[in-house]
Amino acid sequence: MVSTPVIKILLADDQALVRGALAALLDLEPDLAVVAEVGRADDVVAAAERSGAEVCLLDIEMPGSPEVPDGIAAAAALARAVPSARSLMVTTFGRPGYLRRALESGAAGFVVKDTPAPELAEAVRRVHAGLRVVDPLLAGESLAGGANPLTEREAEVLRVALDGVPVARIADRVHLSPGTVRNYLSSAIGKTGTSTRVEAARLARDRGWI
Amino acid sequence: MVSTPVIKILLADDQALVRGALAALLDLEPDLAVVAEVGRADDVVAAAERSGAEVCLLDIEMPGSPEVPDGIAAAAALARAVPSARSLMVTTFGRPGYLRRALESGAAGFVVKDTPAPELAEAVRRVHAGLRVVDPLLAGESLAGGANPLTEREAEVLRVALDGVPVARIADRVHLSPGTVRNYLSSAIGKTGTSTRVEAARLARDRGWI
DNA sequence: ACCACCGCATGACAGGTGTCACGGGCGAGT
DNA sequence: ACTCGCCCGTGACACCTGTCATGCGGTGGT
Repeated sequence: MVSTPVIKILLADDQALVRGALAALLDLEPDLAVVAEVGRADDVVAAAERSGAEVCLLDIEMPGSPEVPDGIAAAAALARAVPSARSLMVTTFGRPGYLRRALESGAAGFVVKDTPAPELAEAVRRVHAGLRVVDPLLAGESLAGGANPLTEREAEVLRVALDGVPVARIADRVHLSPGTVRNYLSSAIGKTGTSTRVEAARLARDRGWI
Repeated sequence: MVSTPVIKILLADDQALVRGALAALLDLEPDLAVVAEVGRADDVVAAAERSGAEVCLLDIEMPGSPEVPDGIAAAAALARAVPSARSLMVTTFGRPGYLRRALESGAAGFVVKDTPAPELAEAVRRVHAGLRVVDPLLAGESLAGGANPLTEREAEVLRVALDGVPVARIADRVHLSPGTVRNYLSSAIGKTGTSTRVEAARLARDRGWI
Protein backbone atom coordinates (compact mmCIF):
# COMPACT_ATOMS: atom_id res chain seq x y z
CA MET A 1 0.00 0.00 0.00
CA VAL A 2 2.23 2.77 -1.25
CA SER A 3 -0.22 5.54 -0.52
CA THR A 4 1.99 8.63 -0.74
CA PRO A 5 5.68 8.98 -1.54
CA VAL A 6 7.48 10.10 1.61
CA ILE A 7 10.45 12.49 1.61
CA LYS A 8 13.30 11.11 3.71
CA ILE A 9 15.06 13.74 5.81
CA LEU A 10 18.37 13.90 7.66
CA LEU A 11 18.65 16.36 10.56
CA ALA A 12 22.01 17.82 11.53
CA ASP A 13 22.15 20.21 14.48
CA ASP A 14 24.47 20.15 17.45
CA GLN A 15 21.74 21.05 19.92
CA ALA A 16 19.89 17.85 20.74
CA LEU A 17 16.82 19.69 21.93
CA VAL A 18 16.48 21.65 18.72
CA ARG A 19 17.12 18.51 16.72
CA GLY A 20 14.41 16.61 18.52
CA ALA A 21 12.01 19.51 18.27
CA LEU A 22 12.55 19.89 14.53
CA ALA A 23 12.00 16.16 14.15
CA ALA A 24 8.70 16.46 15.98
CA LEU A 25 7.70 19.38 13.80
CA LEU A 26 8.53 17.67 10.53
CA ASP A 27 7.02 14.34 11.50
CA LEU A 28 3.68 16.08 11.85
CA GLU A 29 3.63 16.29 8.06
CA PRO A 30 2.38 13.05 6.54
CA ASP A 31 4.64 13.32 3.51
CA LEU A 32 7.84 13.89 5.49
CA ALA A 33 9.88 11.45 7.57
CA VAL A 34 13.03 12.10 9.59
CA VAL A 35 15.23 9.05 8.96
CA ALA A 36 18.50 10.18 10.55
CA GLU A 37 19.79 12.63 13.15
CA VAL A 38 23.38 13.69 13.76
CA GLY A 39 25.04 16.29 15.96
CA ARG A 40 28.37 16.74 14.21
CA ALA A 41 29.33 18.00 10.77
CA ASP A 42 31.64 15.07 10.10
CA ASP A 43 28.87 12.53 10.74
CA VAL A 44 26.62 13.86 8.01
CA VAL A 45 27.92 11.97 4.97
CA ALA A 46 27.96 8.55 6.63
CA ALA A 47 24.48 9.01 8.05
CA ALA A 48 23.14 10.21 4.71
CA GLU A 49 24.57 7.17 2.94
CA ARG A 50 23.24 4.78 5.55
CA SER A 51 19.75 6.25 5.69
CA GLY A 52 19.23 7.13 2.05
CA ALA A 53 18.11 10.63 3.01
CA GLU A 54 16.88 12.79 0.16
CA VAL A 55 16.92 16.17 1.90
CA CYS A 56 19.50 17.09 4.56
CA LEU A 57 18.75 19.93 6.99
CA LEU A 58 22.15 21.24 8.01
CA ASP A 59 22.87 23.74 10.73
CA ILE A 60 25.98 25.78 9.89
CA GLU A 61 27.27 26.27 13.42
CA MET A 62 28.17 22.70 14.24
CA PRO A 63 31.30 21.05 15.62
CA GLY A 64 33.24 18.72 13.38
CA SER A 65 36.63 17.48 12.29
CA PRO A 66 39.32 19.73 10.79
CA GLU A 67 38.33 18.46 7.35
CA VAL A 68 34.60 19.01 7.86
CA PRO A 69 34.45 21.73 10.48
CA ASP A 70 30.91 23.02 9.94
CA GLY A 71 27.63 22.64 8.11
CA ILE A 72 28.85 24.37 4.98
CA ALA A 73 31.73 21.93 4.68
CA ALA A 74 29.26 19.11 5.28
CA ALA A 75 27.13 20.37 2.39
CA ALA A 76 30.19 20.38 0.14
CA ALA A 77 31.17 16.85 1.19
CA LEU A 78 27.62 15.71 0.69
CA ALA A 79 27.45 17.15 -2.82
CA ARG A 80 30.50 15.09 -3.76
CA ALA A 81 29.76 11.86 -1.90
CA VAL A 82 25.98 11.62 -2.09
CA PRO A 83 24.81 13.66 -5.11
CA SER A 84 21.30 12.31 -4.75
CA ALA A 85 20.92 14.07 -1.39
CA ARG A 86 20.10 17.77 -1.50
CA SER A 87 21.16 20.16 1.27
CA LEU A 88 18.96 22.75 2.97
CA MET A 89 20.92 25.00 5.29
CA VAL A 90 19.15 26.06 8.50
CA THR A 91 21.10 28.61 10.47
CA THR A 92 20.78 31.14 13.24
CA PHE A 93 22.74 33.86 11.53
CA GLY A 94 21.57 35.39 8.29
CA ARG A 95 25.04 36.48 7.30
CA PRO A 96 25.31 37.29 3.60
CA GLY A 97 28.66 35.55 3.33
CA TYR A 98 27.16 32.40 4.81
CA LEU A 99 24.54 32.36 2.08
CA ARG A 100 27.09 32.85 -0.66
CA ARG A 101 29.44 30.22 0.69
CA ALA A 102 26.60 27.78 1.25
CA LEU A 103 25.37 28.08 -2.32
CA GLU A 104 28.93 27.79 -3.63
CA SER A 105 29.24 24.59 -1.62
CA GLY A 106 26.30 23.08 -3.43
CA ALA A 107 23.49 23.74 -0.97
CA ALA A 108 20.05 23.86 -2.57
CA GLY A 109 18.40 26.05 0.02
CA PHE A 110 19.04 28.47 2.87
CA VAL A 111 16.61 29.42 5.63
CA VAL A 112 17.27 31.24 8.89
CA LYS A 113 15.97 30.02 12.21
CA ASP A 114 13.51 32.83 12.65
CA THR A 115 11.41 31.96 9.64
CA PRO A 116 7.90 30.83 10.63
CA ALA A 117 7.77 27.14 11.48
CA PRO A 118 5.14 26.18 8.89
CA GLU A 119 7.41 27.34 6.10
CA LEU A 120 10.09 24.80 6.89
CA ALA A 121 8.11 21.84 5.59
CA GLU A 122 7.34 23.74 2.44
CA ALA A 123 11.03 24.56 1.99
CA VAL A 124 11.86 20.88 2.35
CA ARG A 125 9.33 19.99 -0.33
CA ARG A 126 10.66 22.64 -2.70
CA VAL A 127 14.24 21.51 -2.24
CA HIS A 128 13.18 17.92 -2.80
CA ALA A 129 11.45 18.97 -6.00
CA GLY A 130 14.72 20.36 -7.30
CA LEU A 131 14.01 24.03 -6.63
CA ARG A 132 16.26 26.52 -4.90
CA VAL A 133 14.98 27.99 -1.64
CA VAL A 134 16.52 31.28 -0.52
CA ASP A 135 15.25 33.89 1.90
CA PRO A 136 14.55 36.80 -0.52
CA LEU A 137 15.52 39.47 2.00
CA LEU A 138 18.81 37.78 2.63
CA ALA A 139 19.47 37.34 -1.07
CA GLY A 140 19.13 41.10 -1.49
CA GLU A 141 21.55 41.81 1.33
CA SER A 142 23.98 39.34 -0.11
CA LEU A 143 24.02 41.13 -3.44
CA ALA A 144 24.14 44.59 -1.87
CA GLY A 145 26.92 43.62 0.53
CA GLY A 146 29.31 43.01 -2.31
CA ALA A 147 32.06 40.47 -2.64
CA ASN A 148 34.72 39.62 -0.09
CA PRO A 149 37.47 42.27 -0.45
CA LEU A 150 39.92 40.43 1.79
CA THR A 151 42.85 38.39 0.57
CA GLU A 152 43.35 34.90 1.93
CA ARG A 153 46.09 36.02 4.31
CA GLU A 154 44.11 38.96 5.59
CA ALA A 155 41.22 36.65 6.34
CA GLU A 156 43.55 34.22 8.08
CA VAL A 157 45.00 36.79 10.46
CA LEU A 158 41.54 38.23 11.12
CA ARG A 159 40.26 34.81 12.13
CA VAL A 160 42.93 34.66 14.83
CA ALA A 161 42.48 38.31 15.75
CA LEU A 162 38.81 37.63 16.57
CA ASP A 163 39.54 36.76 20.19
CA GLY A 164 41.74 39.76 20.85
CA VAL A 165 45.13 38.09 21.13
CA PRO A 166 48.21 40.32 20.70
CA VAL A 167 50.06 40.50 17.40
CA ALA A 168 52.94 38.35 18.62
CA ARG A 169 50.63 35.41 19.25
CA ILE A 170 48.85 35.90 15.92
CA ALA A 171 52.20 35.87 14.15
CA ASP A 172 53.10 32.73 15.99
CA ARG A 173 49.92 30.92 15.09
CA VAL A 174 49.94 31.75 11.37
CA HIS A 175 53.74 31.38 11.05
CA LEU A 176 54.44 34.92 9.86
CA SER A 177 56.61 37.81 10.96
CA PRO A 178 54.92 40.15 13.47
CA GLY A 179 55.53 43.01 11.07
CA THR A 180 53.78 41.19 8.26
CA VAL A 181 50.84 40.45 10.50
CA ARG A 182 50.55 44.12 11.33
CA ASN A 183 50.60 44.99 7.65
CA TYR A 184 47.78 42.55 6.93
CA LEU A 185 45.80 43.81 9.87
CA SER A 186 46.31 47.41 8.81
CA SER A 187 45.17 46.55 5.31
CA ALA A 188 42.12 44.71 6.61
CA ILE A 189 41.26 47.61 8.92
CA GLY A 190 41.41 49.93 5.93
CA LYS A 191 39.23 47.70 3.77
CA THR A 192 36.60 47.31 6.47
CA GLY A 193 36.55 50.98 7.40
CA THR A 194 37.16 50.16 11.07
CA SER A 195 39.84 51.38 13.44
CA THR A 196 41.02 48.34 15.42
CA ARG A 197 41.74 44.77 14.42
CA VAL A 198 39.03 43.39 16.67
CA GLU A 199 36.41 45.59 15.07
CA ALA A 200 37.66 44.60 11.64
CA ALA A 201 37.55 40.92 12.58
CA ARG A 202 34.01 41.17 13.93
CA LEU A 203 32.76 43.02 10.88
CA ALA A 204 34.40 40.52 8.56
CA ARG A 205 32.82 37.67 10.49
CA ASP A 206 29.38 39.26 10.39
CA ARG A 207 29.73 39.73 6.66
CA GLY A 208 30.75 36.12 6.30
CA TRP A 209 34.14 37.10 4.87
CA ILE A 210 36.10 34.89 7.20
CA MET B 1 -14.94 15.35 30.73
CA VAL B 2 -11.91 16.47 32.61
CA SER B 3 -9.87 13.36 31.95
CA THR B 4 -6.33 14.56 32.83
CA PRO B 5 -5.12 17.89 34.17
CA VAL B 6 -3.12 19.63 31.45
CA ILE B 7 -0.05 21.77 32.14
CA LYS B 8 -0.30 25.11 30.35
CA ILE B 9 2.98 26.27 28.83
CA LEU B 10 4.28 29.58 27.52
CA LEU B 11 7.13 29.47 24.98
CA ALA B 12 9.56 32.36 24.67
CA ASP B 13 12.29 32.15 22.04
CA ASP B 14 13.30 34.71 19.46
CA GLN B 15 13.79 32.13 16.72
CA ALA B 16 10.37 31.37 15.29
CA LEU B 17 11.48 28.05 13.86
CA VAL B 18 12.79 26.81 17.20
CA ARG B 19 9.67 28.10 18.92
CA GLY B 20 7.40 26.24 16.51
CA ALA B 21 9.49 23.11 16.75
CA LEU B 22 9.44 23.12 20.55
CA ALA B 23 5.69 23.60 20.43
CA ALA B 24 5.36 20.57 18.17
CA LEU B 25 7.56 18.55 20.50
CA LEU B 26 5.66 19.47 23.66
CA ASP B 27 2.23 19.09 22.10
CA LEU B 28 3.05 15.45 21.46
CA GLU B 29 2.68 14.92 25.20
CA PRO B 30 -0.96 14.47 26.17
CA ASP B 31 -0.54 16.22 29.51
CA LEU B 32 1.15 19.33 28.09
CA ALA B 33 -0.32 22.18 26.09
CA VAL B 34 1.42 25.23 24.64
CA VAL B 35 -0.97 28.10 25.26
CA ALA B 36 1.20 31.08 24.30
CA GLU B 37 4.25 31.90 22.20
CA VAL B 38 6.31 35.08 22.24
CA GLY B 39 9.55 36.17 20.60
CA ARG B 40 10.63 39.01 22.87
CA ALA B 41 11.57 39.20 26.54
CA ASP B 42 9.28 42.15 27.20
CA ASP B 43 6.23 40.30 25.90
CA VAL B 44 6.51 37.46 28.39
CA VAL B 45 4.62 38.92 31.35
CA ALA B 46 1.62 40.11 29.36
CA ALA B 47 1.33 36.82 27.50
CA ALA B 48 1.63 34.83 30.73
CA GLU B 49 -1.15 36.87 32.35
CA ARG B 50 -3.40 36.58 29.32
CA SER B 51 -2.91 32.85 28.82
CA GLY B 52 -2.74 31.72 32.42
CA ALA B 53 0.43 29.75 31.70
CA GLU B 54 1.74 27.63 34.55
CA VAL B 55 5.21 26.93 33.20
CA CYS B 56 7.18 29.41 31.07
CA LEU B 57 10.03 28.16 28.89
CA LEU B 58 12.34 31.13 28.52
CA ASP B 59 15.31 31.42 26.22
CA ILE B 60 17.97 33.70 27.73
CA GLU B 61 19.28 35.18 24.50
CA MET B 62 16.23 37.13 23.45
CA PRO B 63 15.70 40.74 22.36
CA GLY B 64 13.68 42.98 24.62
CA SER B 65 13.25 46.45 26.06
CA PRO B 66 15.87 48.23 28.18
CA GLU B 67 13.89 47.25 31.29
CA VAL B 68 13.51 43.61 30.27
CA PRO B 69 16.45 42.98 27.98
CA ASP B 70 16.67 39.18 28.10
CA GLY B 71 15.16 35.97 29.37
CA ILE B 72 16.68 36.28 32.84
CA ALA B 73 15.08 39.68 33.29
CA ALA B 74 11.83 38.19 32.02
CA ALA B 75 12.03 35.49 34.70
CA ALA B 76 12.54 38.16 37.36
CA ALA B 77 9.61 40.21 36.08
CA LEU B 78 7.49 37.09 35.94
CA ALA B 79 8.31 36.12 39.52
CA ARG B 80 7.02 39.51 40.66
CA ALA B 81 4.01 39.93 38.38
CA VAL B 82 2.74 36.37 38.01
CA PRO B 83 3.94 34.34 41.00
CA SER B 84 1.76 31.42 39.99
CA ALA B 85 3.82 30.94 36.82
CA ARG B 86 7.12 29.10 37.21
CA SER B 87 10.07 29.76 34.89
CA LEU B 88 12.20 27.11 33.17
CA MET B 89 15.21 28.60 31.40
CA VAL B 90 16.20 26.98 28.12
CA THR B 91 19.42 28.32 26.74
CA THR B 92 22.14 27.61 24.22
CA PHE B 93 25.03 28.50 26.47
CA GLY B 94 25.69 26.60 29.67
CA ARG B 95 27.54 29.46 31.28
CA PRO B 96 27.84 29.08 35.03
CA GLY B 97 27.05 32.74 35.59
CA TYR B 98 23.86 32.36 33.61
CA LEU B 99 22.73 29.60 35.89
CA ARG B 100 23.49 31.58 39.00
CA ARG B 101 21.79 34.71 37.74
CA ALA B 102 18.79 32.75 36.52
CA LEU B 103 18.25 31.09 39.88
CA GLU B 104 18.73 34.43 41.67
CA SER B 105 16.05 35.86 39.39
CA GLY B 106 13.58 33.29 40.59
CA ALA B 107 13.78 30.70 37.82
CA ALA B 108 12.76 27.21 38.90
CA GLY B 109 14.76 25.29 36.33
CA PHE B 110 17.64 25.55 33.91
CA VAL B 111 18.31 23.27 30.94
CA VAL B 112 20.69 23.75 28.02
CA LYS B 113 19.66 23.23 24.44
CA ASP B 114 21.73 20.14 23.94
CA THR B 115 19.91 18.05 26.50
CA PRO B 116 18.04 15.14 24.90
CA ALA B 117 14.61 16.14 23.65
CA PRO B 118 12.61 13.64 25.71
CA GLU B 119 13.93 15.17 28.91
CA LEU B 120 12.34 18.51 28.25
CA ALA B 121 8.80 17.31 28.89
CA GLU B 122 9.97 15.71 32.10
CA ALA B 123 11.65 18.93 33.17
CA VAL B 124 8.43 20.81 32.56
CA ARG B 125 6.51 18.34 34.71
CA ARG B 126 9.04 18.60 37.51
CA VAL B 127 8.97 22.38 37.47
CA HIS B 128 5.21 22.33 37.47
CA ALA B 129 5.29 20.02 40.48
CA GLY B 130 7.30 22.61 42.38
CA LEU B 131 10.70 20.98 42.03
CA ARG B 132 13.93 22.60 40.94
CA VAL B 133 15.46 21.31 37.71
CA VAL B 134 19.15 21.98 37.16
CA ASP B 135 21.66 20.28 34.90
CA PRO B 136 23.89 18.57 37.47
CA LEU B 137 27.06 18.98 35.40
CA LEU B 138 26.42 22.68 35.07
CA ALA B 139 25.64 23.02 38.76
CA GLY B 140 29.07 21.60 39.52
CA GLU B 141 30.80 23.99 37.18
CA SER B 142 28.90 26.86 38.66
CA LEU B 143 30.14 26.04 42.12
CA ALA B 144 33.69 25.34 40.96
CA GLY B 145 33.84 28.52 38.89
CA GLY B 146 33.48 30.66 41.98
CA ALA B 147 31.79 33.98 42.40
CA ASN B 148 32.06 37.01 40.19
CA PRO B 149 35.26 38.85 41.19
CA LEU B 150 34.48 41.95 39.12
CA THR B 151 33.14 45.18 40.50
CA GLU B 152 30.12 46.75 38.85
CA ARG B 153 32.27 49.32 37.00
CA GLU B 154 34.71 46.73 35.78
CA ALA B 155 31.84 44.68 34.40
CA GLU B 156 30.34 47.75 32.77
CA VAL B 157 33.58 48.66 31.06
CA LEU B 158 34.15 45.08 29.94
CA ARG B 159 30.70 44.91 28.36
CA VAL B 160 31.63 47.78 26.06
CA ALA B 161 35.13 46.44 25.51
CA LEU B 162 33.67 43.23 24.12
CA ASP B 163 33.56 44.51 20.58
CA GLY B 164 37.08 45.88 20.54
CA VAL B 165 36.41 49.60 20.55
CA PRO B 166 39.27 51.89 21.66
CA VAL B 167 39.44 53.25 25.19
CA ALA B 168 38.29 56.73 24.18
CA ARG B 169 34.97 55.39 22.89
CA ILE B 170 34.52 53.19 25.96
CA ALA B 171 35.09 56.21 28.21
CA ASP B 172 32.57 58.14 26.18
CA ARG B 173 29.91 55.48 26.41
CA VAL B 174 30.19 54.87 30.17
CA HIS B 175 30.78 58.56 31.02
CA LEU B 176 34.16 58.11 32.65
CA SER B 177 37.62 59.51 32.15
CA PRO B 178 39.79 57.54 29.68
CA GLY B 179 42.36 57.08 32.43
CA THR B 180 39.78 55.61 34.76
CA VAL B 181 38.62 53.25 32.07
CA ARG B 182 42.17 52.05 31.62
CA ASN B 183 42.48 51.47 35.35
CA TYR B 184 39.31 49.36 35.41
CA LEU B 185 40.44 47.46 32.37
CA SER B 186 43.84 46.82 33.89
CA SER B 187 42.20 45.60 37.08
CA ALA B 188 39.85 43.33 35.15
CA ILE B 189 42.72 41.96 33.10
CA GLY B 190 44.53 41.15 36.31
CA LYS B 191 41.52 39.46 37.88
CA THR B 192 40.87 37.34 34.81
CA GLY B 193 44.49 36.39 34.30
CA THR B 194 44.41 37.58 30.69
CA SER B 195 46.63 40.06 28.89
CA THR B 196 44.33 42.23 26.77
CA ARG B 197 40.95 43.81 27.44
CA VAL B 198 39.27 41.84 24.68
CA GLU B 199 40.44 38.54 26.13
CA ALA B 200 39.30 39.66 29.57
CA ALA B 201 35.91 40.67 28.21
CA ARG B 202 35.41 37.37 26.41
CA LEU B 203 36.38 35.34 29.44
CA ALA B 204 34.10 37.37 31.67
CA ARG B 205 31.25 36.85 29.25
CA ASP B 206 31.83 33.11 29.04
CA ARG B 207 31.83 32.92 32.82
CA GLY B 208 28.60 34.86 32.93
CA TRP B 209 30.22 37.67 34.90
CA ILE B 210 28.97 40.40 32.62
C1' DA C 1 37.89 60.86 64.99
C1' DC C 2 39.91 57.34 62.78
C1' DC C 3 40.69 53.81 59.42
C1' DA C 4 39.71 50.98 55.53
C1' DC C 5 37.61 50.72 51.36
C1' DC C 6 35.74 52.11 47.03
C1' DG C 7 34.97 55.09 43.02
C1' DC C 8 37.16 58.26 40.16
C1' DA C 9 40.87 60.68 38.51
C1' DT C 10 45.77 62.11 36.99
C1' DG C 11 50.57 61.44 35.48
C1' DA C 12 54.41 58.76 33.89
C1' DC C 13 56.51 54.85 31.75
C1' DA C 14 57.37 50.61 28.78
C1' DG C 15 55.67 48.17 25.40
C1' DG C 16 52.09 47.15 21.93
C1' DT C 17 49.53 48.87 17.86
C1' DG C 18 48.27 51.21 13.41
C1' DT C 19 50.27 53.56 9.52
C1' DC C 20 53.45 54.38 6.01
C1' DA C 21 57.36 53.79 2.89
C1' DC C 22 60.02 50.60 0.91
C1' DG C 23 62.03 46.27 -0.61
C1' DG C 24 62.07 41.58 -3.03
C1' DG C 25 59.77 37.47 -5.13
C1' DC C 26 56.09 35.11 -7.58
C1' DG C 27 52.13 33.95 -10.65
C1' DA C 28 48.27 35.84 -13.96
C1' DG C 29 46.73 38.52 -17.35
C1' DT C 30 47.80 41.93 -21.39
C1' DA D 1 58.40 41.77 -21.54
C1' DC D 2 55.39 44.28 -18.92
C1' DT D 3 52.23 45.36 -15.47
C1' DC D 4 49.48 44.20 -11.73
C1' DG D 5 48.21 42.13 -7.55
C1' DC D 6 49.34 39.25 -3.75
C1' DC D 7 52.80 37.39 -0.64
C1' DC D 8 56.35 38.34 2.89
C1' DG D 9 59.49 41.12 5.12
C1' DT D 10 61.99 45.45 7.42
C1' DG D 11 62.29 49.93 9.59
C1' DA D 12 60.49 54.12 11.50
C1' DC D 13 56.98 57.04 13.51
C1' DA D 14 52.91 58.64 16.28
C1' DC D 15 49.61 56.94 19.01
C1' DC D 16 47.21 53.72 21.98
C1' DT D 17 47.39 50.39 25.95
C1' DG D 18 48.54 48.17 30.19
C1' DT D 19 50.76 49.03 34.57
C1' DC D 20 51.86 51.45 38.56
C1' DA D 21 52.05 55.18 41.99
C1' DT D 22 49.50 58.68 43.84
C1' DG D 23 45.81 61.56 45.06
C1' DC D 24 41.00 63.16 46.65
C1' DG D 25 36.21 62.74 48.19
C1' DG D 26 32.66 59.81 50.09
C1' DT D 27 30.84 55.75 52.97
C1' DG D 28 30.76 52.53 56.55
C1' DG D 29 32.60 50.44 60.59
C1' DT D 30 34.90 50.79 65.23
